Amino acid sequence: MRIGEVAERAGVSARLVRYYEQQGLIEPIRLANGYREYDESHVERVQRIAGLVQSGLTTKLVKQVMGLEDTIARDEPGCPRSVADALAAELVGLEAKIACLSRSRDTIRDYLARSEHAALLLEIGAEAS
Amino acid sequence: MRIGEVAERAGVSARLVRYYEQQGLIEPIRLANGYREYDESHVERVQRIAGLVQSGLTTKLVKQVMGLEDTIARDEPGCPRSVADALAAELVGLEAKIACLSRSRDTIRDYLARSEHAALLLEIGAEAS
DNA sequence: CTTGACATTGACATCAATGTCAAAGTTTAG
DNA sequence: CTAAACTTTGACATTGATGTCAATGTCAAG
Repeated sequence: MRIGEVAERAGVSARLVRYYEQQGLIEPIRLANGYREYDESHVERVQRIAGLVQSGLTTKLVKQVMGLEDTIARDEPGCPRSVADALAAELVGLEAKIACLSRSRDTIRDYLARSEHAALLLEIGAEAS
Repeated sequence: MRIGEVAERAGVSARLVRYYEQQGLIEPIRLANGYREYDESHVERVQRIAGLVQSGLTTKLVKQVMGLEDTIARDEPGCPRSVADALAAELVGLEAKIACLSRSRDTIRDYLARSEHAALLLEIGAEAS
């Protein structure tokens, strides 16, 4: 599929898809006419990138994390200590973000639950956690 | 305490503390000399604000969320349907961010666990989740 | 062939979060 | 009293993520 479709299905603008590519986060193949060609996996990937970026990771970091995923998928070997240290630091950062967001989520959920609009929680899937 | 101390203890720059104030996220009292004066609770609040901002919330959203917390703390009454809808939407957004970050966290954790630097996970507190 | 929808690249604009610098007042240590 | 360290306000710079626009090429339908 072409950029318009992948963008729409991933819920972002085509501009952003090109930007992600420019940042080295995604690599479509190029047709003879210069058009970018994507497949299903790219849609998922764009969604994932957008999600992480919206969660406060820079595209640079996203690249690292997703590079890891790819590495794992290919079951490749170890990394130098320095890289491991950086990843450990990143892990700590992620945990902090998650904790922070979780707290806000709980706050909002509690608030709605106590309000006269508690039914809203059922409409959206409110799995406890 | 003054801005320098609160900033240092919260791990951000004084500039940022002033910015948060400008965005209506925090309200120190003013001394006769014009200096801002903060207390312990402000340190916590600044940390919380910074955490949310780093997690991808805009200062505007942070304001809403923290406003809610304050409201709950004072055990105040309900809100109009429109507000509840907005909050429900925000809740969904938060869940998405959390899921996205959690996945990345797991990726990194798994990777490190399999690497020859698994010991790093013990150094940082790696609570399973 | 022509028209309309979509792509391409590249430049420029914008917005939020921050940094940085400057000029001027305040506090504190010596 | 004085110098160093801190604060204030305000302006300007920067960076990252996006939007938007323009000029041009491509493709598919009529």
